[in-house]
Parts: sequence; structure tokens; C-alpha cells
Amino acid sequence: MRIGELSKNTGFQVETLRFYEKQGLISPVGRTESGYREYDQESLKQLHFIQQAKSVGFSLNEISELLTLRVERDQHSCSEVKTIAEQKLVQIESKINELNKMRDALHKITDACCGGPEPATSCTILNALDNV
Amino acid sequence: MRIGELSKNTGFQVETLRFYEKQGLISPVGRTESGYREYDQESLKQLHFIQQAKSVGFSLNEISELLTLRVERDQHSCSEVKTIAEQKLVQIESKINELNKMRDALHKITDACCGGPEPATSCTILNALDNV
DNA sequence: CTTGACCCTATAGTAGACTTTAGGGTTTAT
DNA sequence: ATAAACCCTAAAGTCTACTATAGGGTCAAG
Ligand SMILES: [Zn+2]
Ligand SMILES: [Zn+2]
Ligand SMILES: [Zn+2]
Ligand SMILES: [Zn+2]
Repeated sequence: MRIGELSKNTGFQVETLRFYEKQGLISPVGRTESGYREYDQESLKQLHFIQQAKSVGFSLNEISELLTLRVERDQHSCSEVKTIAEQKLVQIESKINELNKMRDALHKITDACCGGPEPATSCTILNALDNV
Repeated sequence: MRIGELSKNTGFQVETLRFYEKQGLISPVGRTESGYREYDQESLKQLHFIQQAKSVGFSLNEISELLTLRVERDQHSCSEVKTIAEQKLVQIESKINELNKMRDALHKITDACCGGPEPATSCTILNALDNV
């Protein structure tokens, strides 16, 4: 199939597919005489993999690594794969912790503000941000 | 004080301070004859405010808005301030939800992987990313 | 045979928050 | 007086993940 059809079948925009190719994530099986990219079922599977990996938070660079492991499954260990996944898990969890702290702090100072129409002369939010 | 001292007193890098000035977040009280920026205690307070606002998740644009409200307290209402804070709270919470979903999904497929030294031929992580 | 849909490349732009580079002046201490 | 430390500007680069633009071939239908 050509890039337009691949786009329809995966939900990725044509430009994104070409961009992914430049990033080394995918590549067409070949080219037609006129230079059109040609893809097959494997391209479809690979893009599906990419979609899934994105949905659980992997970056394109990480996905690139995972795609290599996927293709060369036999030359790599479960341990390698799991290590990458666990690192990502740690990253996600630390981001969640950071955001939780932000939410709590912000919640605290926001709750204290009356939110009324009077001047913010002694608004607790502004004050809280002024003082530590 | 000059920019280097302000940097030491706030923890922001000199380049960052000049960048913030270009973004309209801060500005020196004046300039020396030779063109050096000069700052005072208010600059220090303002940068402290910026630090606090960053720490609870506000973007530079939002901080810019908040700084205006802070300076013109009397011309603005608590309601304006609280609205901004609550919007940010919603954003943070939705980001947390997204990350929680990622973490759960990733956790699930990661737990199932043995993580051993044998080839990843039928690694559950790779398989999970292959199939929906 | 021409129109519209589709494809190509290379390059630039976007957002956010900075950092780096290039090329020069100024201040301070020795 | 000279060297280190510090300051200045303007412009470009960084990172991520794309999106857009310019300019131009190709293919199928009417
Ligand atoms: Zn109030
Ligand atoms: Zn208030
Ligand atoms: Zn295993
Ligand atoms: Zn495994």
C-alpha cells in the first residue's frame, strides 16, 4: 500500500509517517518506479506497536529502541526489555509525584482564597506565592 | 545589585534573568552609566514569587499574568486570581489522570515479564505492545 | 487532455523554557 | 597595567514531536 492508505489504516498523518521514517522508526518495503513509498502488513504492525508504546508514555527515542528489540527478539533478553519498561515506570511515577505535590500546594492556597469580587488586596493566593 | 548578585541571591542563572526580562517578567530598576542592569529588593521578591509560581506548575505566560495581578492588586479581584489558579488545578489534575492511566497500563504489562536473561522471543512486554 | 487526488523533497516553523555563541565593553584586584 | 571576573547585545541553537510551506512530479477518471 502507499503512504496515504497506511495513514488511513493507522491514524497517523502522512507527514508524521514521513517524519517517523526520518527518525528511523519505520521504513517502506520499497519504492515504486516513480518513487512512491510502498508499505506492507509489517509496516502496519510496526505502527500499531508505535501507537501502543506512545500510549503508555514512551518517547520516540525509546520506541526506536523497543522496535529494535522487537525485531531482534532472539538476540535480546527479557531483562533488557523489562529494564527499559521499568525505567519508564520510574519516570512516570516521579512525574506523578511531582504533580501531586504541585496539586496539593496549589489546592491549599487556592482553597484559602475567597474568590469574591472584591479587590485582591490581601488575596491569599498572591500572598502565598509571595511568601514561601 | 547587579545581575550576577541577583543570580546568586535567587538561584536563577544570569542568562535566565535576561531571558525573563525579554519575556516581560522582570525588569531592572535602572542601568549604570556603563549600561549594567541594577536591581533592588523588589526584584528579589518578584523572582521569589516567580520561583513559587513555577513550583506549583504555572507557565511563564501564566506567571506573567499573575505578576500583573500582584502589582495591580487593587484593580483586580480575588475572583480573577482564583480563576487562574483553579484552571491550573484542573490542568494538573488531568495530567495526573493521564499519567496514572499510563502507569497502570505499563505496570500491568511490565509485571507479566519475567525480566530474565533468556531471549525475549516471547516477552510479554513486546507482545503486549504488539497486540492491543 | 486536463483536473483533482495523491505523491515527492527540502526547508522552515511551532511551542516552551531556556542555553549557547560571537564579539565586545567594564570593573576590580594585584 | 594587565588579567580575571563580570557585564552587554543580538542571534542562533536545544529538545520533542510534529506541522506547514514551497515547488514540483504521477496517476486515474471523465
Ligand atoms: Zn478574597
Ligand atoms: Zn484571593
Ligand atoms: Zn521472559
Ligand atoms: Zn519479557
